[in-house]
Amino acid sequence: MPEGHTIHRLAEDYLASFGGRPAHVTSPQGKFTDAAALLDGAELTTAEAHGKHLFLGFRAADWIHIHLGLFGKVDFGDAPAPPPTDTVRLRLANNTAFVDLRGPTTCALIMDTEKQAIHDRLGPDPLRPDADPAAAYRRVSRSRTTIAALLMDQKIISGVGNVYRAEVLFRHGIDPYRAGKDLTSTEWDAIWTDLVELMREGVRNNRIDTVRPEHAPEAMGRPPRVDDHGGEVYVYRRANLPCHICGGEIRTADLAARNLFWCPTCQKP
DNA sequence: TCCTTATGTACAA
DNA sequence: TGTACCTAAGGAC
Repeated sequence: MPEGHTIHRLAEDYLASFGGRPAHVTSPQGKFTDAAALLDGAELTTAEAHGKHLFLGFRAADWIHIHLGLFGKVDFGDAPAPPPTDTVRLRLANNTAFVDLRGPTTCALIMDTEKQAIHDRLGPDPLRPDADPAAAYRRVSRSRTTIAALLMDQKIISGVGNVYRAEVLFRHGIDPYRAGKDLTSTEWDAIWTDLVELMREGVRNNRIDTVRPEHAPEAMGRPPRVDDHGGEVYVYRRANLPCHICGGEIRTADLAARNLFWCPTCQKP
């Protein structure tokens, strides 16, 4: 259940457990069997993320392209690997560790040119050093689409998902329904800078926390959040609960088939 | 045991 | 805009 921070963390974790050593590659589920056989015994040489896309590099120009979609999950464990369940699309195993991939939208063997085509259609990723926030702002500032929809558009900015979208708009007091063209470059720069910090922390902690220290549960005298998502947030999945800052009710609505959450008081039009 | 839900995307109409 | 796809957990019954 991934936004960009999850994928960048996975790239680090795959490399830490499997980098520089031959991997036993299998597809117990059977949907990746032929490619797994081609890669079996090869060395994982690099791992890289762009937005929500993960690339595992083998040999010179072979890549496993993984996209988790909404349901995909990756589980690491210590060797010896237990018998895989029948939903394991991809398993890597060596003498010390194994990792199972389940339920991805994409798991495909690709070459350099196909990988490049994916990079080319993705917008700048706040977690990548090569990212150019100005390129994203050029598109945002010309669009009549809402900023809430633009932040989810991977061609414009990659890696942001439904949680970071809701939270970063709250943190900057921006109404999610404002048109992109009405955002100033100052506002965009602030959003971008904030996303870089929030998502880096997300990679470190492997979860999304967005609540500033002064609004944290301890500081406000309220209990920590109990939610399977885990992190401390202002608005995501807090519909009808009181806003941590103004006490008003958090609202929710459908926007492009996703749940949007915001505080109408703190995020004025 | 069934139903709903979820941090996503692609494609058809 | 609607629908299909991939999986697992939690809640309702």
